[in-house]
Amino acid sequence: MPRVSEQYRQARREEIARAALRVLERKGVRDTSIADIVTESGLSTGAIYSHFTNKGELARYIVSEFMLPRLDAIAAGAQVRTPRQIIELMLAAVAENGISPAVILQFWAEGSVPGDIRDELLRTVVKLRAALASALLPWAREHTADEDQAARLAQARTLDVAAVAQGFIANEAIFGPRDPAEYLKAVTQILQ
Amino acid sequence: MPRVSEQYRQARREEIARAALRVLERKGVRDTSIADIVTESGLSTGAIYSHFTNKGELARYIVSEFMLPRLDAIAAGAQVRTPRQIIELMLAAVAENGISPAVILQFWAEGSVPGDIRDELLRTVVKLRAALASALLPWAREHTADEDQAARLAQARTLDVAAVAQGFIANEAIFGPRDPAEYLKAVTQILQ
DNA sequence: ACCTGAACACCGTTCAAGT
DNA sequence: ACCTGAACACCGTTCAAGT
Repeated sequence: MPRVSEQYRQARREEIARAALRVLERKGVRDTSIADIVTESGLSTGAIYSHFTNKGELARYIVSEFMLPRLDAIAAGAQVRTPRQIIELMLAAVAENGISPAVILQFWAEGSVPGDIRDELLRTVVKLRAALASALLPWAREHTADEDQAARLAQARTLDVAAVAQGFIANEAIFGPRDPAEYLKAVTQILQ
Repeated sequence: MPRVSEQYRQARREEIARAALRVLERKGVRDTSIADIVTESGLSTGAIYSHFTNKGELARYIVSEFMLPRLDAIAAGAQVRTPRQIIELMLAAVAENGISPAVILQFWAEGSVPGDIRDELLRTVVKLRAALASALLPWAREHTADEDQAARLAQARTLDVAAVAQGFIANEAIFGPRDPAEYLKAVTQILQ
């Protein structure tokens, strides 16, 4: 039985994860050691291992808690928003969540090889797509005959919204910061 | 002085790199050890270290030799091609070069943190942008007043061509294979 | 010069002992 | 129960010795 409250445990886990994120921003996923996180957090090796079973579980926690941008602005309301407007809101959410494109890209890379991190990333991605699909639904209803078709259209378009956001993040990670509005304008023109 | 020919050394380096790539496709960058490459190549640890100073140099060699898609089809000729057509050719080149989107994404991740791999990736990217810029030039000339403006427009658009290709690759790495034509059509529609 | 493979250093993980 | 930190296992790298 836990001697400390669940709230204490949660706070401790988040404290460790935030220390880890600070190191990740400085050194990258590959070069961040448990020793670095020990130093940054001020705790001991054993303390970290008493809150996360291993480095992978800490990574999964970071994915589940910090890699999904705040989607409140997207999810809220039943107003009709075009896919383009949803993309704009999503890029704004990415910019606001405080994690650099470089670290996001590194977690995608971890998630592109089979394993626990990939499983966690896919779970996170399912949540993201669900949020996007419900945001796209009012628009989809205006372009389809019945509710079933609308749901399918909205779900299909979430992949494309994600692709445009992924292009922006990968582009920023390699080539440096870029204005989201300028990016969208340039990519729209180029695809004509 | 080398006892064997430069040609032999080159062949040996490529042999090692191709063995490494086979392991990378199976296990990913993070989980590929020198021991794996030793087994896959049939050589010894020392043999690999006599051709590459360390794991990082092997990674840099792979980036410089295998990460740039064959751009012959793009570079050849002086015909006018729209950015859209260049993107189509580039996605075809990516599909043909035999390296999975997952492994490409993992090398981008390595290259998004400061270090030797990033330097090598940026050098490769400079070559890619030069090839794209020259391919875009005929089109750019038709949209500008003088040669100087045309060169600047072509160079600027290379970033956008890259972003669309990056979106495709990152999308495939996370969500699975996708038809390039369908992707371009969907993304074009969604951005209207 | 190219290659072998044992030895070394470092990092993730475990675990006996402390509070 | 939570935490400490030394001990262990594994992987990248080195290097003395072989051809």
